[in-house]
Amino acid sequence: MSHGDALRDRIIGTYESMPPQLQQAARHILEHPDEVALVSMRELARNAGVQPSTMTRLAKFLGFDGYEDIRAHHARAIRLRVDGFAAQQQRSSDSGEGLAQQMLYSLSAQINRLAEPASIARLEAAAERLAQARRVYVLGLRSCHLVAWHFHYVMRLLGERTEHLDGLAGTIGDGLMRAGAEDVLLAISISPYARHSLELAQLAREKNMGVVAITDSEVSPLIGIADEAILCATESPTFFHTLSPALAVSEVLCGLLANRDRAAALEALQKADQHLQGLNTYSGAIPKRQ
Amino acid sequence: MSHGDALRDRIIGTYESMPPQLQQAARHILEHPDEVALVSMRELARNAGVQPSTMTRLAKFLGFDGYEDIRAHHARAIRLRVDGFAAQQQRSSDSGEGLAQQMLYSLSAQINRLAEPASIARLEAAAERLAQARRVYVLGLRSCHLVAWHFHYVMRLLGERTEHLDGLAGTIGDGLMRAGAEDVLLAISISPYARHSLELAQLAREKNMGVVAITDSEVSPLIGIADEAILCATESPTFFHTLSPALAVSEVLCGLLANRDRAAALEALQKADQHLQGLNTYSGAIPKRQ
DNA sequence: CTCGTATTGCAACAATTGTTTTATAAAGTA
DNA sequence: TACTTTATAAAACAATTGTTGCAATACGAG
Repeated sequence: MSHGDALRDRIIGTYESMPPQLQQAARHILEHPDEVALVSMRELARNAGVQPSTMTRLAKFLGFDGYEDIRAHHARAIRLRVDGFAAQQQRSSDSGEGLAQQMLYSLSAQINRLAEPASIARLEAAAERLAQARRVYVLGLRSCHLVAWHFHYVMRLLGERTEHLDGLAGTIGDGLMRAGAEDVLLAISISPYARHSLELAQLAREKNMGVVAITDSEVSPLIGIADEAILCATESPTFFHTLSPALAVSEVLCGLLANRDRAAALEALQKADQHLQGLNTYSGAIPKRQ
Repeated sequence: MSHGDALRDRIIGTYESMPPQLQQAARHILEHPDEVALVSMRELARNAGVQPSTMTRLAKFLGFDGYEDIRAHHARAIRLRVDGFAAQQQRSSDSGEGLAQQMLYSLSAQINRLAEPASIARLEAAAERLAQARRVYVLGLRSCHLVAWHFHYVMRLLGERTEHLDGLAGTIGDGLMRAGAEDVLLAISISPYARHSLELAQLAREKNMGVVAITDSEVSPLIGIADEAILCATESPTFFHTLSPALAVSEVLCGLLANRDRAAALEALQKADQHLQGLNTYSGAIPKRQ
């Protein structure tokens, strides 16, 4: 029960009742579990000092259809170790899980991966760069609009430093008219990259503005332009890309920025609250209809 | 980059000068480094959406003899990671983790919790209700705007059944003018609940429309109104609420809806793709400025 | 437009894969 | 001892692998 590894336990449990050659093969697998997924069966057999057929026989002895099941098991172990955290979840009935479950597990893992040190460092560097800017122009087109909107909405609650290039009525980029070297463009774009986004980012660069990017790959066109870039996963078991990790990035950036001066943030939020309350914006229950 | 990964840097460095197919292959390898050693080249190519020969060509482009060199490199990376496991052990325990890490761990857990059976059941019920509607009106104000926008954006790629009540220029609710009992309102609202959202939901109810809600609590005012409701966490270690779980819910709903008729979805997406391509919407690299 | 080049998809290729079969050897039983 | 059962090795097998050559296509320079 030490590893929660069913196959491993099965091998150990039945080891005594195996013929000598199977024992030798089984022992080798126990002692080099990672090799199983990394080399061919024939090579593994050679390293174990047994015949290739012995590996197949071992698989059948353990109740599998063939060697492929053993390899798949060890490959999965490696992949899980990469996620590190996915081990927390009992992915019990494997392929039996529905699409919804699959999507949510995947999302959870993708966001968890954003917490890796390398990623955290990038987040903090980006926050630093944004904090220093006089103004922050936020750009996110098409699917990325929601991320840009979120960032702008939250930062507006904190102050006036942010401007959203939403491109309403074809005004995209008008906001950059008075932008300069002291300002920063926060550009959000994932594959397929909206041409306008790239053009505007390039324009910002030419104006000597700072550029911070939220994008999806080390080879995204934004990487070459940006001073700081944050990478987020976008893959999904559906037809679409996922934007949840990108939104999480935006939320973290907002959190980090607000955290730099907690007192000021708190005050700004109270002011915003007061304002909205004056407008009777919120309600705790279904209002009576007039 | 501090990865100390020569091959990775090589790919990134030469990426720009690769032909499109090679880029696609290279990109897939960058984003799924572990898969390289765990699956066959043909399968990797399939997952990357390229021909098998492209992988060989990529290897030669990078100066190797063949694909085997690429695989060997990634296999070595995995083996190293297994050994150097102890060195990486620095996680958790130290409660000194920064705000960013805290936020991301929390988010990951919140989304993971959405995958619980009770939650999944609600998601599927909601998707079912939405699928049956003649039209779906999407409503999300203030912070929830991004979720509504996402749902509408994605569903619009699939068809014309969705309408977004964005309230631009004070037109909130105008869209419901011709809505009736065969239609459904998808209302997204979290505490503090926007008064307008609740009013509109109530109006929809009075018009005998169906109501599906994405909200944050069993005691949300929307619960009494909605036929189906999905609950998502919103707590965050920051000053703000988080919307990532709500966005995840929207993504799952879109995924489930698209999944009901995969063929139709695929066709619709291809049509959308074609349309956007005709408009030259996307670009793979920084366009030359005129 | 036309040509020359570069890129791509396709199909054939030998090599290698995991498996199965067959024959031999060993071990156990009466 | 002879005979059955079990375990192993070797060889044959179809399937799949990574690679290559070639024809079709897209692309850019003139």
